[in-house]
Amino acid sequence: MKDVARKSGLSIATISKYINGGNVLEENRVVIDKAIKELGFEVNEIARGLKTNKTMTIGLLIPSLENIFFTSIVSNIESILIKNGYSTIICDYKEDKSLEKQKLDFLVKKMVDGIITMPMGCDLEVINSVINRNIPVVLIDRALKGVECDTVLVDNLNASYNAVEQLIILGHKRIGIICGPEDIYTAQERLKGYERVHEDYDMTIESELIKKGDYQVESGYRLLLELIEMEEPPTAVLVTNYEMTLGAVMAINESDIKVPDDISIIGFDNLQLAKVVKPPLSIVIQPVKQIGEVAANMILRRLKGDNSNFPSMIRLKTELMLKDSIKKVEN
Amino acid sequence: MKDVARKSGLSIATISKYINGGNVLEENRVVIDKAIKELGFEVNEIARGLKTNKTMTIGLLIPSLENIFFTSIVSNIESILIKNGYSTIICDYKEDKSLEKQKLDFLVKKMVDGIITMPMGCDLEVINSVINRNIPVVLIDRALKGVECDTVLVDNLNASYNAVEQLIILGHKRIGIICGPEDIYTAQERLKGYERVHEDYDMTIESELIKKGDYQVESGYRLLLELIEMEEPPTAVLVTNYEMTLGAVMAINESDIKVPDDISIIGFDNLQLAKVVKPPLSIVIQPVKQIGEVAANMILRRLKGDNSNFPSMIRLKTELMLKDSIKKVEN
DNA sequence: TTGTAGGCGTTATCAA
DNA sequence: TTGATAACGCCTACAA
Repeated sequence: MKDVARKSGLSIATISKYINGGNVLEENRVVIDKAIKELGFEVNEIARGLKTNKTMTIGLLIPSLENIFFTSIVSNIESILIKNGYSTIICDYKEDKSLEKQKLDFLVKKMVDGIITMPMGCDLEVINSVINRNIPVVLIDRALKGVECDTVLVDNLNASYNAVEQLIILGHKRIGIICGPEDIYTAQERLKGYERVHEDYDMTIESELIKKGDYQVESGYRLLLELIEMEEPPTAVLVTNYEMTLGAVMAINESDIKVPDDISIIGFDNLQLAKVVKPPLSIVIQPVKQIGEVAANMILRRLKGDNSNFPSMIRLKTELMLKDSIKKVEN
Repeated sequence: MKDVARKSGLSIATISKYINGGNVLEENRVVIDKAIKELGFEVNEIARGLKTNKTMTIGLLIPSLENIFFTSIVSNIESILIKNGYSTIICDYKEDKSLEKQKLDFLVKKMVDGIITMPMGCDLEVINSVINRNIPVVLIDRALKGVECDTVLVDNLNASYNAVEQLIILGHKRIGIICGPEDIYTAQERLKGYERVHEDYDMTIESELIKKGDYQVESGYRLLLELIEMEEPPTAVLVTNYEMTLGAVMAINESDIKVPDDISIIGFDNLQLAKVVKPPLSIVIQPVKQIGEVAANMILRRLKGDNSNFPSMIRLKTELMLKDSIKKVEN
């Protein structure tokens, strides 16, 4: 900038002002533009950050970088933020609570202007300490009780409710579910949906039809086998995330069981998977793109100082795509 | 820091020196430590960066955040770098060459201390301009001719060579391959391995057995179907990345074809997938973890000013895991 | 060992 | 509209 000032015969202050959208005489504008171009000048964001106390950087924290559902969301968020001049520091905490805390501290230390995170749980203190520093935080996918901040969720409860309801409508009486870990928010909600629809239709829940997995491929595989090997196996199953759906499909493929004749199945998340499987898989589709959009725009709003209806909790609807993997039950 | 100075009755310079490992009197050390602790002082990396011209940030650029192979590598790199005090700015370019250039510029503008990238190709200029600014660059997964910089590769050629060789040893004469896009470095190499082993074993290559996919699930699915629907189908197939392997497995599952009786198959990349499939899938395993480690350590070395054997090209070996998905051909 | 002073590249205030 | 000047928080000669 000093060079630009010298070359254009103006002061540093004037250059700075012009760069930040201030007015200069038309003739000066021309000179400055010329100098900037010839010198290839670009503002030093570091120095600017020192002065403005803004880094134009948003921290993104997810449970794992090795899960496509998470990284897809991150990808969308990043696209939007970068268009608005923000860069991102993306971290994962490898599904480890203590690492989650560390990474959060790390982001704070990096002076990020805001944080979007998928929390694993419990540690309200850490998140609250971030919020108390006046750093805008947006929670996605998982809510946290006892924390006052904006949250973008998927309506997990109704997602599984609707899926199971469809099965019920088709006449299924014994419906299995492969759940995620009990301490994960989304897993709790999805199970709740399963339970509630049973209540609403006045059906008793057989606890042996509820299988608790860990959101990983193997558990989907193993638990689906467990279900079909039961004395009285379910006639339909809901698998509640992508990885486990993948495992479940594999399990079915290698058994003698036919979908949907022997068992109806509804999976989760991955449209691509659903298309490649035969028969095409019915799935619950989460609005991955929308989650990212809403979260990114939310934090952009807060960053601009717009604190209207804070804290806001947005619940996005899932879509239920029904294909040939489910079928009416024959009596 | 000013506060720490005041509280401890010493000068800012002394505090700074102490923080950066300088010597102070034992009694002062105690006072300073106490002040730091009580004030919860942490150095402002931004301000420090302004002075030192270092941001302690490494840029990571990958083709897509929605591909688990890429993000796994990134995850490993990030773990190592963060342990060494570096943070990362992770970007993807959504497999788009013009975006790749933009993101690279973006990282430079963010004053990253170094860049690790998986280049898509062609644009030597951009990368060279980065290198010319004396920013250490490490290329991973894909090499770039005409660029002088450290590169961490997988020995793709021998990966497919060895896989196909095993099939040949088992007596297969007609071996199909499902390749990736022609303009992707790894795809070229993997095809070369296929071709070379044919030459070495004096086998002619039937061009109709070479299917060009796009590294996406659908193409694996479609092309495998094409292969088995040929008049004279291959007795074995090599599928050259994870996504396409997934597709291929799905295709096989829904056809009447039995593995390995009707066709032998070797896939790529995903150990988990291989385990879940029945019969267990033979696969080429890329050293995902190692790639990240080597790349991270490489750039850390350069960052320390160690320029020994620059530019170095490291080629990591893949592992061939043979399972029941391949079988001796019966004559 | 400690402190003074200048500077890193910006922005912001206040006169001119 | 422009410019001199101080300040952001830190580092680094150099002097004490």
